[in-house]
Amino acid sequence: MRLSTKGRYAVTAMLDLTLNGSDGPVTLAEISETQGISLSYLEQLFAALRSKQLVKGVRGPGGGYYLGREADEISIADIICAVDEWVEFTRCGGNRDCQDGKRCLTHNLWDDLSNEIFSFLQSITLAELVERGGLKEQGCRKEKEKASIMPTATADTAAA
Amino acid sequence: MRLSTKGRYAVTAMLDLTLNGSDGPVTLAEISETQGISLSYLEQLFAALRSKQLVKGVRGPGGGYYLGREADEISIADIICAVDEWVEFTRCGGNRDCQDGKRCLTHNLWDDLSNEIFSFLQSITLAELVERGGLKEQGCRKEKEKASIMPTATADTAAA
DNA sequence: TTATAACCAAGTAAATGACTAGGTAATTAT
DNA sequence: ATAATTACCTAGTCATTTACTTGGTTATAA
Repeated sequence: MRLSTKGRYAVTAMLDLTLNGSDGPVTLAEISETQGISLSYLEQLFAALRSKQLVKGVRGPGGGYYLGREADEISIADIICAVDEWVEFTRCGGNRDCQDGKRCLTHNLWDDLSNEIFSFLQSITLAELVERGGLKEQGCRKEKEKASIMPTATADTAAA
Repeated sequence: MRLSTKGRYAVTAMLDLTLNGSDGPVTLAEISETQGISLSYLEQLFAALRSKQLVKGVRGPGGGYYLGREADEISIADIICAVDEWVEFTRCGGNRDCQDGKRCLTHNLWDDLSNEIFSFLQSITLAELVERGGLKEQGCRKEKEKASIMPTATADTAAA
């Protein structure tokens, strides 16, 4: 699993589509301006998203992009995998150079964790994200409320 | 949040420490050979881990590395943040260039998601990972069992 | 028929990833 | 004391990835 700023760009753009796609298609130019992402970079990202049927393009004036399916049918994992490519690491060949099982053991553990992260991201849809996070505290609250949400310093969550 | 192969290297190495640190410190040379990671690269990663007190170095012959605290006190998020640096994106300044609240809205949504991923990774400790994943199916199973778990090629899971 | 948009290809500067080379410093064994 | 072993440190390198630019082509609505 890879999760970089590229994936964030894609998710952000898809969120934009979700929020603004109800009244006609959204142009990349709009997303570019609103989200502060280069137009051509967006085109590249959307080429990947389109190839996975996550968005639908409409050409010509008045055109733009729609979501490829309903917002509750698109998971965050779908989006990230489309642009970031799910890198298949470890896997040490299954048999070759398995150092006393030690290497494979840790690799298996990482695989397990990796799978958990994946299914976690797969369990969150665009629709859900918009429902719980966005609409209640809309707009641009100054700054202080958000700081309390950040988990940076907290050490409370311990339940698996 | 960034989650790359660099973070995987760090987690893998820390897992190695967890599994083998009970009888004396583990040398980077051992980890390098067992896990197939360059020694100098490990040194760089461990410099970061050490600065965050996640590992303790012991110099001289017979030296090596211990975990900095108990395995159930070290979360995956701790490790990844140490080496990958938690990049604080979005946040659009709180006030400036807030495009009708649109940009901030999507950024808030991403922040929420980012926080969830973080607290998810913070909820998993090294000790937990070893307990559930590793010990039951130890060693290097040939290959087929693992394939069924991997979500790479499947397109079935769509339910949230 | 013209403007608007999606589409496409190639190249680029900067950052990152993973590694190499060549050290110094502390500690144990001889 | 001396030598071996290990952590620890700095700098540099090459390939890949990021994010972007330039310069197109197609399709479609006005």
